[in-house]
Amino acid sequence: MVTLDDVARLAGVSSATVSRTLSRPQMVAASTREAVRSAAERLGYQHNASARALATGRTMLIGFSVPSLASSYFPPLIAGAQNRAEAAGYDLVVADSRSDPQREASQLARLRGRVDAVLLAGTRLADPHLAELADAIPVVTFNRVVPDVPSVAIDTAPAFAELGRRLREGGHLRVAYVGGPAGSAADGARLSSLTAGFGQAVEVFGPVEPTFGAGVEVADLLAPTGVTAAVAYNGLLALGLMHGLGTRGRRIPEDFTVAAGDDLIGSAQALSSLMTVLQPVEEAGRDMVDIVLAQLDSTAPESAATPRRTLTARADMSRDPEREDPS
Amino acid sequence: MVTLDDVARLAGVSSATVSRTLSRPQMVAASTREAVRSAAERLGYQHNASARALATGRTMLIGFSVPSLASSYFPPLIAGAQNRAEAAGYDLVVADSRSDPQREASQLARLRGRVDAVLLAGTRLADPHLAELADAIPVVTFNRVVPDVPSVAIDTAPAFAELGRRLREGGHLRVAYVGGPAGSAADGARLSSLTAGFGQAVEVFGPVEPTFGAGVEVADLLAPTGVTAAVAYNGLLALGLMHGLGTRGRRIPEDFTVAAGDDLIGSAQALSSLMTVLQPVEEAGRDMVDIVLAQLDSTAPESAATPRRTLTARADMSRDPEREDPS
DNA sequence: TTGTAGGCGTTATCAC
DNA sequence: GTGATAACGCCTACAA
Repeated sequence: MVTLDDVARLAGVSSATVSRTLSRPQMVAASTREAVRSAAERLGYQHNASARALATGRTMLIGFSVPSLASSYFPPLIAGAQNRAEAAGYDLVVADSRSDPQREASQLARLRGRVDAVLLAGTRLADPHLAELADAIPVVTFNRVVPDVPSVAIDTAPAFAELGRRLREGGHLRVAYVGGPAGSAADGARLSSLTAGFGQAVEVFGPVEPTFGAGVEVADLLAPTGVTAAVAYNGLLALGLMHGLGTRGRRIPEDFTVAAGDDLIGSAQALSSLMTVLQPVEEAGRDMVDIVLAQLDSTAPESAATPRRTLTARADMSRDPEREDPS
Repeated sequence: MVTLDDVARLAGVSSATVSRTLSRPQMVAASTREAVRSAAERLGYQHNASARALATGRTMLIGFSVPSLASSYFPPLIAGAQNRAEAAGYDLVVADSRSDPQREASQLARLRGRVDAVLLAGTRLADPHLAELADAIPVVTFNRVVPDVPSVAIDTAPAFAELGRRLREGGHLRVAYVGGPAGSAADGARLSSLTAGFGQAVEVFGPVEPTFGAGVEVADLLAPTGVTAAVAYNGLLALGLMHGLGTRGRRIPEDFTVAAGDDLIGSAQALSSLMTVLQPVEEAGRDMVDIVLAQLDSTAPESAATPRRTLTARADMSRDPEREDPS
């Protein structure tokens, strides 16, 4: 391994000068700067992150805990975060808890001593534990509000309400909601916004797993009921619904209106026949990083100096499907 | 921050003893072990990863570079790797190159000084650069073979060949292949295996983006041609095909047979009407980590001592759809 | 079994 | 503008 000292020796300067040249070039004479740089180049010098971290107290690492990497929801969130983190010189350490609170806790314990900040999505941590973690290290949560912990949320309420309104205006009298995974907080919120917008009770199917297959199954239950529109928790479910309804002879959107709660598999752009709630997931990931960076870079005496930020992004509706009148 | 010394002072021993207690407990008397442990507990001691890394030369970090986190293909690969890495005490640093060779190169340069090993999927790195990287740090590639660099691959050839054979046996005379992204090596291989299995030329549509929407569009091109079966590069495309064909009045699988090149969105379990190539992606991720771990943990004088391993997993066919005779 | 002491590669605080 | 030098927190011979 090539060290600062090796470069220093070759360049005929001290290691302190090399260090300065590499981190704050303007503090160094132009001539020596060049000498040092070419020496570093020749030796193929790579700085040692651990040593730097030990000396500065900064690992330049941000941890991101998610309940699943298999779901299509979290990868874009991670992508957004990674993108922004990289721009700021940070790298992202991902931990997939596979929805196991036990595992999540131990992953976070490990992360604490390893990273400068932690991003939490879909956490199962109890409020007090979360607050405790946030006390030890900067934390930002996603779609989860805990006192004194900054968070980023995507507010789907307006979009689901609008969805309800449009269905009502489209003349639909009976509308179904196909719910997401059991125990999902987002699920309940979406349903109540939809109901509020629709102006009357919505018929609920589920909870079910938010998969294509589940959508196909639910279609069989739905078809005979007389509802003329269905709002699915997410895009895969909606696609499954469409498929299932299609095999039962219903044409979308002529005979039946389908809407999706997210656009993660690109269903929105693809299908003018599908109404879709657009969630700015990647942007949310970026925002999460922005918030921790603000906390991290704050030179102020920390504590109350840096106001804990909380951001809420707004989900929007895609354009109408070509026809959305009920049959 | 609580350090070893703090714990040592409270426990009335030296920091060396604390260090030993925490890393190799059996080297320490039971009584002192307990004393140290309770002291560490009381203080809430968390070891500092940077300091440990500097002292041991091990960061306990593995880098994983992927071209995209948005695609549904790589997250499961990462999940498998993360899972295995965690079990071995390692954490995973992810880098999304967004298919930009430039960005990938700079990410890898950063990673080099930060992690103990690098996993590469869908890399755009030229062979020589890749070899150079592998020379500096343990590297494992996915679906990419470079001399002297260990790799993991999923061999889809047998499955696609079998697919071709089954279609032939099912009586299909004209079969379509809907190709994946332009320039994909996997794409060409799949087509030729399919063709070989089918025993005669397959009609190619594409290349197209492997999305649901693209599948819908291709369905319009496909429907009038007289082919009775279509094999899609991946699951989303296949779903799009089914949808598009469905809206044009074709029933699957009664009127038309559709097959998918992967099962990443759970299409296989969901749809008995869809033939699906099952790819052990998560297992591949695990294998990649296993290989680097073997290289890392090898106490032998490295170089030729640890044989560079290469694994090839085999993709398999899902069960037949309920009916696969052509109409 | 335990303590002492040196070193891991960088940064940062001083003088010069 | 540059060079010693002391941390940073931990690990690990080596000695006791």
